[in-house]
Amino acid sequence: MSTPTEPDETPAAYDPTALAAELYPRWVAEGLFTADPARSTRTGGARAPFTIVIPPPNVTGVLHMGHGLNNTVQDVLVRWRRMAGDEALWLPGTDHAGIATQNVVEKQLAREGKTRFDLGRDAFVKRVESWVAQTGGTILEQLKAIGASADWSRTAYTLDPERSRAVREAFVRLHERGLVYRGHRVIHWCSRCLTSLSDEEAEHADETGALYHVSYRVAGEPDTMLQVATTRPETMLGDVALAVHPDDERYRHLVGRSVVLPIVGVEIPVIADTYVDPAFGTGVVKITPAHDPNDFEVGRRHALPMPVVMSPTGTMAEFADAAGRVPAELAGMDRFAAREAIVERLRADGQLGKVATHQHAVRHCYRCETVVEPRLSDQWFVTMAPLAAPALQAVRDGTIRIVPERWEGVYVHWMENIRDWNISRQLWWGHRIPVWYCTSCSEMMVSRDDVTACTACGGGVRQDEDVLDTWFSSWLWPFSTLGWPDTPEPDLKAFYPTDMLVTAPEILFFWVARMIMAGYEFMGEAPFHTVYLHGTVRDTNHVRMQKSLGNGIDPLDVVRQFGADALRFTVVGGLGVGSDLILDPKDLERSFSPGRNFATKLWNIGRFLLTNVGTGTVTTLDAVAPERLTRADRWILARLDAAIAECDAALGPARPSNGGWEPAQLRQGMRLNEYAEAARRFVWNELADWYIETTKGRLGATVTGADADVARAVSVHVFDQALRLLQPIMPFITEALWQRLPGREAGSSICVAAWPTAGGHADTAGAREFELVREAVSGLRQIRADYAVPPSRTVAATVVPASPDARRVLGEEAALVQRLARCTLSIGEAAPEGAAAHALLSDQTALIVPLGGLVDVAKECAKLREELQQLEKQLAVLEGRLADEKFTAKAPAHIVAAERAKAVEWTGRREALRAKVAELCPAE
RNA sequence: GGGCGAAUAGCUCAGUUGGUUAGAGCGCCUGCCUUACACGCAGGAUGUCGGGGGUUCGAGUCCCUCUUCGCCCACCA
Repeated sequence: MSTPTEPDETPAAYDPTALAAELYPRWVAEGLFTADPARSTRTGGARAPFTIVIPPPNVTGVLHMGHGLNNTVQDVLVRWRRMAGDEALWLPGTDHAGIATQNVVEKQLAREGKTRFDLGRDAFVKRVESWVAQTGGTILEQLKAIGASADWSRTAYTLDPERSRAVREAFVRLHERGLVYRGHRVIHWCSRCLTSLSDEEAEHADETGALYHVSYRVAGEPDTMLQVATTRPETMLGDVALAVHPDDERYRHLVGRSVVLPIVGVEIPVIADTYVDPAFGTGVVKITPAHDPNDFEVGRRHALPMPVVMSPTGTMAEFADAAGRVPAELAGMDRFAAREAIVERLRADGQLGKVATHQHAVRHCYRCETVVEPRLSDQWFVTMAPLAAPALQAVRDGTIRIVPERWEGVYVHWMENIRDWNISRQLWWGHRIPVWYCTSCSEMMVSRDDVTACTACGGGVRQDEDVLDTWFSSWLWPFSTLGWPDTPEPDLKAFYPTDMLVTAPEILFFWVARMIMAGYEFMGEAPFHTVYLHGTVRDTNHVRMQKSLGNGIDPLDVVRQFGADALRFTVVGGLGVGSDLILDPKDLERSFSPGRNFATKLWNIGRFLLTNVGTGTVTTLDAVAPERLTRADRWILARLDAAIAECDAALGPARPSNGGWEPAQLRQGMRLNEYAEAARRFVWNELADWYIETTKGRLGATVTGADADVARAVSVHVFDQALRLLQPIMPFITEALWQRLPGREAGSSICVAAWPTAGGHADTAGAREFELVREAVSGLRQIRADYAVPPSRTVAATVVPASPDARRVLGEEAALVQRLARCTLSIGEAAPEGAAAHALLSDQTALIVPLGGLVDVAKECAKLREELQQLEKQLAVLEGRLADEKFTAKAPAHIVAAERAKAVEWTGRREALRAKVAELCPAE
């Protein structure tokens, strides 16, 4: 960070690893990522706050490509806003991930031949804590390797003391509002994780099962059987009734009678309930209230007993009301083995009817894939409908936008049909539910603070055994991380509401929707105004990348091989809004070549510029008299302004202009791939391919004089701005090069340099004139390539300009054209005798190159004839359209005018082509 | 079962409100180590925009329909 640049600092080979090792610690040490609440406009400061809270990864997790994508997107946005002058805060943290983390430690115990129950609750929790202490936070360190500019001074953890206070506060407040209740319900039970799951955690998967038809004998009528279809015969031990539709004529006479439950031998009633669909199966349903949510409702309506015939581990056993229902030979048998045994028994007893294969959706535990068992259980629930109302409204009225928009419909549908949230988990790892029960009286205490004695009778208390769903801490994340509920909390005032939330669509319901609800419930405001849902990382077979499938890509591998900048550019450049990111785990080189190639290119541009600009003082662009700018200077400055505009348009407004999104703004911005492409195109195809080539005669150690100073000023300015445009995507390489630019103040960093604004240096006339130079050079290069003229040979070319302006410009720029195209150029009035007129430039300036013996007349003629034929065809279409009154009458004037102009141009080109054919080619 | 989305060059994808002769990267072909860059330079080839209808002066873009994928939701035993 010294100035002027020392010669030995001239960058040599591109070594991304070394850059990162040097730069990242410096950024952190200088506090560039640390946000200051005092600077937020909300606390009287001068900067608009811009906040993103990280979707907290599992505390014991390791970085995968999905994280790489997710966090790159967030970092690009935050770095962009930081440069744009916002008080930018990217708040990092981790999630304690109840089931996932507990599972891992239980697996470790299993290898030691133990279960968590062998250790007991306290020892087990300590064990998990120590494992978290060992491995936890690794993932945050890994984020640093990809350049994440998070404010590490604010790192949060869902299970730390601050977040735990927030969790208790939220639970107690909901309880005070009457929105938390304890219910005896059939919930999804994972017999492997030994906990209940929310609806969202029990995922459907289509499976081929069997539909068993079982005959129940009507009591007192040995010959009358009722056939029932079931997919889970083992639950029949818990049957308490058969149900038919009240209007079903087939069975009306049996309602009120009893049937004998096979195997168990008890009599159960036949009841009528509209829940039954007479058209499905036999129209008779067995009712097992303790093991099916629908049956539970039927059981409640009919005041039926609810025997539980399965243990928490999924074996057959007698629980509440179930005495005598599980035969000794089935007791303790696994549910699926019991299914087989029961089917066999029924078959033996002649009570098994047909067995049909059956396609149905079976719910599985989202963590371990185990088939979940509906099971009657006591659980805590949150009443969601009142919370959903404002959250639904917010998306409908544009307070919150979801990008891409199509997810809004999904969100609305879920919110409209929202169900109560089962928040208790029968785990040990998590936030213990803040409810205490008196051991002597019936008092129940819900409290923010630990309770040690009964508030009613002074007796002893015991805390509820269950912990809260992990998402119960996650849904508070946007404000719990900012200090809620502790007051006064400057961060909360300065940075809440946050701005954007970047995540994958999979957790729209788990997390995003609930955060919105929590934001309104506890803060009275939406937690963010934009939800950006990016795609999923998949392999070339479009299979989701997963460690367990072996098709994953380790982002750190990519960083090691190609650098973080290459990873980031590839990811951002390849990511359409909402579309998936396809990468080939078997060919990292190819997958990441866009980023790798561009990073190398950028580095080499920097090497060239820095070497040739030299180490002396460079005047600022503002100090250069405009008339001293060459056409190339004017052109690149105009292109720079265009590139800035394109980048800004692609990134879009960072926040709604006033309160909510205007309809027109809803779909603006967040097109990171377009931003990346616009910046790349400018740097590579305009700056490197053209402008730098034009400076080669003007810059360098041996070149001095006023024009060299102009070239240096323009080069440094344009490269500086280009680096700034790319900083959010490629922070390391841009910083390394930017630091070496002449004139840098000590201690400055591109991370906090001003985001480019159009400089007003655009001179459209001069820029347009430079296009003539580009056309001439391109035309000449084409001729050279077509005739395979060796690079060593200088071609003699004649241009025939069509206008005085073109004549003037080409005359003045002849030296440049000659150098770029390796030719000697003369400007003529007409084609010289015997020349092969080859290229026709768009302004009808003809480019004529006498190639001597090199021209293959037959080949040239064939080519010209084909070109002419093509042009005539297109011209005919165009003329037909222009002759159509409907077109001229109905199409907008500017379209018609453009088409007419085109027709004139094409006609001219056709005439020129015809003339050329006539001149060059023998008659056919 | 309900809903949503996608289908554009060999591959991965752009293509904004319908309007010049549909683009990029990678790959491919030809020629180049032109002293910043072979992870490069110059030039080039490749598309009945999934099929079929329709609306329109004009459709990759809007409507209908079919086909094939993908995703989300769902208590039919």
